[in-house]
Amino acid sequence: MTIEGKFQIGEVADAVGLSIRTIRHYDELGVVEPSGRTAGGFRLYTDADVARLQFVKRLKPMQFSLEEIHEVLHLLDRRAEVGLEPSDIERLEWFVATGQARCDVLRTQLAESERVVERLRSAAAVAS
Amino acid sequence: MTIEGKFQIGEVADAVGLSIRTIRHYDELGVVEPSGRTAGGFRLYTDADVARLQFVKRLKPMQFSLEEIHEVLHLLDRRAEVGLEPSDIERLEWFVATGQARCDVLRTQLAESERVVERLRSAAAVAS
DNA sequence: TGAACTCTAACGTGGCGTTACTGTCG
DNA sequence: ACGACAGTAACGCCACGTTAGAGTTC
Repeated sequence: MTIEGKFQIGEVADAVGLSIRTIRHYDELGVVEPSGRTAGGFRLYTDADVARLQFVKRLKPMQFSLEEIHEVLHLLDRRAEVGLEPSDIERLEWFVATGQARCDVLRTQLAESERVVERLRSAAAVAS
Repeated sequence: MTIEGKFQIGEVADAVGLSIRTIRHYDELGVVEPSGRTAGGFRLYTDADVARLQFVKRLKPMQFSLEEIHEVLHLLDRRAEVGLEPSDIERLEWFVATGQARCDVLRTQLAESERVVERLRSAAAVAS
């Protein structure tokens, strides 16, 4: 890190496991913007920014679009700042329900994938 | 079904759970081609074709590209027809190893997704 | 005959990967 | 000062979604 708990994009990419391009893309869309920049224009990320990126990374496997993920982050921010209105809570509950459904899909896909791998394994084994 | 065990694309789409567009796309790429056509040009799929489509659908969650999936189908076909050469077996083993790794990723993603859903659930609950 | 289904062709989209070239940091 | 790292801009790519308009099937 360069200055007082600020990380530049390469370190963040290694830490979180996202490509530099991806992190820049999230900035362009406003999903996760760096808290600051150096005088020369280098992006500077705080620990909180890194946590946001990690959160985005974990929402991706559930098939949420970046726009939806952006919305979730907004909702959580607003909850901490001014509190949630009924419509916000409804929206959050939609995310919970949808997320649950996507987890079920993931479970099914995992089970099927394991069976497919077994099938491929036996195809490779019997033939040798 | 129209004629003797031949299905047209809409029925296949419903049965397999893929969109008509997706099935046509697989045809365009040569990944799964229909066994026949009507005189007017309608695609006709056999049970074997449907099974191939189902197989493709199950390989997708493992992040294989359509080109790679195409290759797997070719390998399994060749195994049944003329048998596999050593290089084919090596390639199949790569698919097995990679598939295994992708299963591990899926397992991790599932666990993380469940934790994320819990976090969202409590955010929606405490606020209400 | 007509309603439902299918066809091809072609452009649009999301989420980045990949140059290409310039500028910044330690 | 120099090598590693970062910046923007813009085009490329995959796997389809989405019209649009014409033809086919039962």
